[in-house]
Amino acid sequence: MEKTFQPADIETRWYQEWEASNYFAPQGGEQAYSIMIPPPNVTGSLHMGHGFQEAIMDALIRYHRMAGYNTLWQVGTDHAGIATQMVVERQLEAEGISRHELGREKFIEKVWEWKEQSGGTITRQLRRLGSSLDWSRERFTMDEGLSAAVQEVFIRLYEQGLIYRGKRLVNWDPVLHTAISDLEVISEEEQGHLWHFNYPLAGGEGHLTVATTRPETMLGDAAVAVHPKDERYAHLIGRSVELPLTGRQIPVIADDYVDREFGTGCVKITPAHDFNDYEMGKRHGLPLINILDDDAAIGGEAPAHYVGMDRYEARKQIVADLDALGLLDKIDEHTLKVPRGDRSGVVIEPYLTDQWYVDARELAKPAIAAVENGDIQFVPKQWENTYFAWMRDIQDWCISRQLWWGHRIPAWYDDNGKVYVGESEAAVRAEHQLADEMHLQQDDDVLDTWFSSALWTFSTLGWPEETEELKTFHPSSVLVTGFDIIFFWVARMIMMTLHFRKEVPFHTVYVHGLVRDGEGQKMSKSKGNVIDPIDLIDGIELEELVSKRTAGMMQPKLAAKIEKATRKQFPEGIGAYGTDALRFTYFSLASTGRDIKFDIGRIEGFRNFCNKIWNAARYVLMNCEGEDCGLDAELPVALSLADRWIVSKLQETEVEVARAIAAYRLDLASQALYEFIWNEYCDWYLELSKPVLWDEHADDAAKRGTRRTLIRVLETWLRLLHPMMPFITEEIWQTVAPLAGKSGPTIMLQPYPESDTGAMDSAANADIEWLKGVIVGVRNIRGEMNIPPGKALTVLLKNGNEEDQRRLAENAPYLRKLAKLEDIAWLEKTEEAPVAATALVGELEILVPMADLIDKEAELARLAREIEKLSNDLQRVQGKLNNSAFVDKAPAAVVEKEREKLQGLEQARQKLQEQEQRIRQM
RNA sequence: AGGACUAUAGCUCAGUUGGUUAGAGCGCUACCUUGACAUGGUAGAGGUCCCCAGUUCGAAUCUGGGUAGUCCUACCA
Repeated sequence: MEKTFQPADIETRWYQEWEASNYFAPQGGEQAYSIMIPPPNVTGSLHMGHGFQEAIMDALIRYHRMAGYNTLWQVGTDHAGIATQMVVERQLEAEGISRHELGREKFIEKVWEWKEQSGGTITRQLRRLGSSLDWSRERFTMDEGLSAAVQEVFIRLYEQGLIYRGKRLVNWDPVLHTAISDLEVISEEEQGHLWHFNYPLAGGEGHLTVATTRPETMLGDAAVAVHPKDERYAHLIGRSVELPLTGRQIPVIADDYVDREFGTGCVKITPAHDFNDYEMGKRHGLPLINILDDDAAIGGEAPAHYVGMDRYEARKQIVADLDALGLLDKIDEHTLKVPRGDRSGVVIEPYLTDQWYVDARELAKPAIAAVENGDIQFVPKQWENTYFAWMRDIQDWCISRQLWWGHRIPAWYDDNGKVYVGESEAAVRAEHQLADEMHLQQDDDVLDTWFSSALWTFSTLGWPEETEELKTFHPSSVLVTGFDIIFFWVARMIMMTLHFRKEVPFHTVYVHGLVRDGEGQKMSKSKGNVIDPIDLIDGIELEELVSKRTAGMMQPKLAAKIEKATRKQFPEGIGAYGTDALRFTYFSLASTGRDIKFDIGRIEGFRNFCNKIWNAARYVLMNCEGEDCGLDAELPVALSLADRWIVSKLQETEVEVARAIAAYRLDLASQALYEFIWNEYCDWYLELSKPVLWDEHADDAAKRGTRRTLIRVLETWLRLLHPMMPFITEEIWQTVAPLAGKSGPTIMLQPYPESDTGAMDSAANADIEWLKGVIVGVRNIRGEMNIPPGKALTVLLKNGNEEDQRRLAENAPYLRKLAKLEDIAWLEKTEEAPVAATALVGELEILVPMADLIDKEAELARLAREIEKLSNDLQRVQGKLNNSAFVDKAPAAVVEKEREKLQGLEQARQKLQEQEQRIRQM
């Protein structure tokens, strides 16, 4: 074995082996366990957040696979309509071609080409992370099967009246030329202005002053509204104003939506270009006057003079024109929320268009009930509130997108605009008995990507066919996801699945935190703080990292800033830590928090942990390979105290890990493993094995027992650790397993260790704690007295009870070795104790005679520190016990515990004080 | 505006149903290349558990209020 752990070649070698051997496929088993991967964008790449999520799913999957479940981790990607179309459109633009020149069919071909070419990135990354996905069942939302499911769902919902088409205000992206859902609009505060305009009253006397943040919309005003109880304007209600620049007259109406305090208390109402105004327009029967075109330039019913102007150009012009007419009252600075498309970043326009909608309210009812009655549980439970809040106030879902890339809506129109929905034009004709010569035109639009991913849990398993897979693996066991898509995806999956399957899509939703950078900033390309998980695995040079982060940056200023920050944060680039270390880092961070700050220091620590594991195995193998490891059941085996103790500790760890995983606390599971492996197995057990293995006089049964324990315990915790660190455990297990009498082609299909309460041994635990106490006591004196570690000491024991005597008798060789002692002996009751440094283990006093090695002043100082500590504790405990309320009301056991504590502390202090006296007299 | 979450060592975080000497990793200090490992070992320093009140014999933990930060939802033209 190499002296240090070298992950690089081990990882790819094992992954290929596993995949080629089809170990990731379901292996049978009584109970099914399945997870559907949240499908990443097929043309995207994995970022740290994905890495985190995949690691969690893989740990759960590997754990359950080993635990004997029939396990499926369904893999696949989604087509990400807008994002993918944008990328391909941009590429074409670079060649000077627009998609319209190319035409729909050719364009879609281009997208498929791009998918073929770039789609491998994400699956390659998934493999590098060690994800044990069943690649044989890989799905894509645009596959034939999944497309059929989408069509089926659309048609059935339409027939059930749960999908309808309507002319509504939608969020219109004027650059992408498509409607987007509420969730795809990000509103943020921006600096703007509040313009005050005077609208003259019809009839010529006076005016009203309205305030607006969007002057250009005045061209589409249909009314001016005031509050019904606003005395300032009460007399104007029912009259009309002259709408400047348009030659139209519009009424003054009363509506209690109006806030009297804001602006002038008069609001211009533009029903075709504002969601609130639209509602008010409906209440008052106002006309919808559209004044924009698809590019958000002035168009529609706007005065010809302005038609064709960009909306912001028009804004300037209109303000200038109103000013020229003397109708501009004033302009105030104003902060307002500006809605922008999350993909394009441009300001979204409320815009009147024909769209398809899902009646979400109807579908939401059973979806709410499923969480209320516990059929679906969120972990942490907190998130159920978020889910309810949104679901109980859900809006109809606009599912049509004016894109080319996606599932085309299965609807046809005749020349009169009558709509027919069906699986094909032929089917529609047949069903409605339409004449052949009748012209039908398919709807141009495609469906929102989330419409297809809402079907993900069952469409991937073959629905609408009733497949074996559906029967076996649906509902899935758990959905692992971030809280940012509870609305986008989780809620919609629950609605669709309940509606079509009459069962939940998953029993549990495990909501994890979002990975952020070291400063707590969200990782994003434009901030230039993204880390590719692969770069943490393989490492990356600073220069490459800089160019990777600044590639494709449009703004040189931003690129320079990112470069500077990167050079500062990673002056040496990023080291190669390997997949296992990265995964373990993820697990250690997977607590219940919402933000996960990724600190590079953590991964380094876990890389070291990998190395520790590697070297522990190296030690075990060096001492066991070619030796008698107790495989022959005929030969006598003697187990030492240490052997019994480590086996007992192992059981405890198994319990802890199982409990933590059941509660989705992978941070606690990883910590339990880390502690056991490093602090118990390596720090103590390996050291305790040395006195036995290296003792030429030790008998064979003892050596056999120790070797057998060394190898068995190692083999067991390798399996215990495997779901978290798949590669290093497999690599080591291959060599270790035969020595432990185990065989099998891979660790990943071995049974997961289960604790055996019979192997728990509290007596061994207590003895080892005693042993540790004595050793630590001596080491403490050594450390604080600056006695060289190489110097062997003579130690005397005083005041021990029978238990102490037994323990010493049984464990003297351990003590000699681990505390580096020349000799250890009891001080007879009658014997005068030499002047010595002292440590206490219960009542037992450990004396390290000072002779010439110990500095008097240093020991006095050390004792003074110890005594002070004890005194502080004594004071606290005494205070408690002097409080009659405590003694009377606290449970007897608690009081008794405090009494014992007090006694122990007093005794200890007294002994140290005596010791102090003696040394002072030297 | 409403709601949620967070606040514990220099940093990143655990702390289960109130009873601990409040823990871990990283970092820091001192010593040590001893035959698994310097990606290591041994020892050590380091905390007003955000603040204020309350409940309780007892609060990091429960309740109320405040402060700071993060986020979500809705939105005033």
